[in-house]
Amino acid sequence: MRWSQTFIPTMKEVPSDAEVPSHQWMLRAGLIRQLMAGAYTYLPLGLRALKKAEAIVRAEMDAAGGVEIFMPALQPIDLFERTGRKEAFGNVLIKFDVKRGDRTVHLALGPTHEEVVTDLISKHISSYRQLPLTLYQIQIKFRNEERPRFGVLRTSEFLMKDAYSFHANVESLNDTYQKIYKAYCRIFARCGLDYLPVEAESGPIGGDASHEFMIPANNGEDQIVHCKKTGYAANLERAETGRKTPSLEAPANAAALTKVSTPNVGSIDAVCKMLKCTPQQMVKTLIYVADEKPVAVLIRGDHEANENKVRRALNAKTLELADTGTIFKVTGAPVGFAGPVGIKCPVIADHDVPAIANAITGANEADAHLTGVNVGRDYQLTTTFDLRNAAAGDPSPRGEGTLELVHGIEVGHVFKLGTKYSVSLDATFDDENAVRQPIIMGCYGIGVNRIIAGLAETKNDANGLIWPLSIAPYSVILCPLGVAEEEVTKLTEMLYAQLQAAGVDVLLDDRDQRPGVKFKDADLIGIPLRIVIGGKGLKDGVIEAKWRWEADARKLPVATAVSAILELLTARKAEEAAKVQA
RNA sequence: CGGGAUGUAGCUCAGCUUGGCUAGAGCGCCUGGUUUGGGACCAGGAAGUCGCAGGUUCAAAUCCUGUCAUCCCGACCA
Repeated sequence: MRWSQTFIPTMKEVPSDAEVPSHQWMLRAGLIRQLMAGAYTYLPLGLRALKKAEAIVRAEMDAAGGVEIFMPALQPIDLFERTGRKEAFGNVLIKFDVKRGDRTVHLALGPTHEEVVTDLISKHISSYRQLPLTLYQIQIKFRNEERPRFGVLRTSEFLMKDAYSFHANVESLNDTYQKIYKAYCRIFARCGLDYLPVEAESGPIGGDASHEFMIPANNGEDQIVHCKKTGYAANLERAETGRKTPSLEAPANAAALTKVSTPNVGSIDAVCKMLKCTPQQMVKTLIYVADEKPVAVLIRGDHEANENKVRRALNAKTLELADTGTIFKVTGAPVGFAGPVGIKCPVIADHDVPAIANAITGANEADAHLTGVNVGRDYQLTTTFDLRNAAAGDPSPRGEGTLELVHGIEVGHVFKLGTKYSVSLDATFDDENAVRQPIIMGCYGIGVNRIIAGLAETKNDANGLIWPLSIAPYSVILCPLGVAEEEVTKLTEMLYAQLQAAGVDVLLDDRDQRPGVKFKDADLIGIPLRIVIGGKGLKDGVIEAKWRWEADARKLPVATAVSAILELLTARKAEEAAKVQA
């Protein structure tokens, strides 16, 4: 492609409403333009990169046994009512009515396709002999994001590869899950991403295992807990800590239990201010209702309760914060004055709570707190649990090493769904004994736009983007210096034709621009291999080849330039491929 | 949905506090010339409903009210 004949609007300055690097670079390099919040046009360079990512995803999904289909973005709302997800999605689901004759049809734009694919399968799979089956598609998804942000990292419509697997038994599901997990590793490695698979919370939709594929990046929306020593990685909701139950005896030098008046001071911050203490000295007493029974959960004042952990510790199906009536019933006080001493419900505590000597808690009495509260004397615990979000510095659950917190961009998710959708949409099969069973499902998503944005976010330098060869919109950029000189033009055209004939994606910067402009733009758009054809080199019979990530160019004799360029590309491809595990 | 910020030329921004000439600059763009190995220089030129609507005023980019849009923090995110 000739630069003058395509559309690459590069920008010298940073657009004022782009904050994160990926957004800034993608705009400046002419990959995308914004239409409105959360909706972007892909320009030629951006689209080419996106298509390359899409091709890698497709190739690896095919290799993993997936079969590609294409489902409608337009979906009947009825399907979401049957699975209860009209409610669950709420405002995120884009719904609208259309008139057809005298009828009104209720539609939604697909935020994902579990319903559609399960409906499809329910009509055509009836025997275990037809299973397993893995279907996938690459489709635009629509979600009414409450707050689109970070350029193309969080948008209201996005390109997603979503796959769904169908099984007669859990072993088969596990087998496919592993295959796709490995395919994902290959996909992200081939795309040149530094990725991290992390254990993820399977959430209330059911299922027993889930991994997210994250790109560590400062601007990532997700928090990942990672232990470099043991390799443990999990998202914040899921991450366990290696903390253990401490001594549950009162310390020897325990201070006296004292009631202090704290009128209208119900929050941790306010109490700290009034009593001149730190949140670390306080015990937060949260009243939950677990399976309809009240329970008090003790957490150190500066920590956050993790409701999934609380629910698991209690072995409860449902868990929600108690209403004020329940709180008054068990504490005898309004919200903000609960404490473990004398409370009228079961109490569970996080590991860090008993270690607080002379703690400060609510007094279970309006406008009063207790100081000098100590476990074993003022309240009793038989054990403690991991009930809070992991924090940097916690011991790893794998027995050695220390946890650190990093931010990440979620690019992929694999998930064992179980039978949630097959049950609600009646997708069943006959097993070997002619017994009807719900089909067991898995689902697997990849945000294709996020592959591109993730690369833009993490692979750049002060001058612009640095694409891996596998995703780069063009592999080679030809920069003739002095397009008016016949010798330069002739050689350039020859290289252009021969490289194209050899199947190389070549961009020819045929603009009549000064060298500085061409170099700056070439760096900005991040094409891996830059070939400079200029009078300086031609005098010595050479052209110059420079990788985007290298400082210095190598000289190639004109006579063998084409084969030398092809060799460079081949060698680089092999280098990139070596990073992908078989 | 709560909190904060911004809207002036294609891009980045000044002007607004304290209303007052024809609304400015840099980059980009067009014309001509000189240049040509890391975003050149000279001369000339085109380009703006000052987000939109209403109000105050002799007079509004500037003050007031409303509204729309975008960005950031938080809540939310199968």
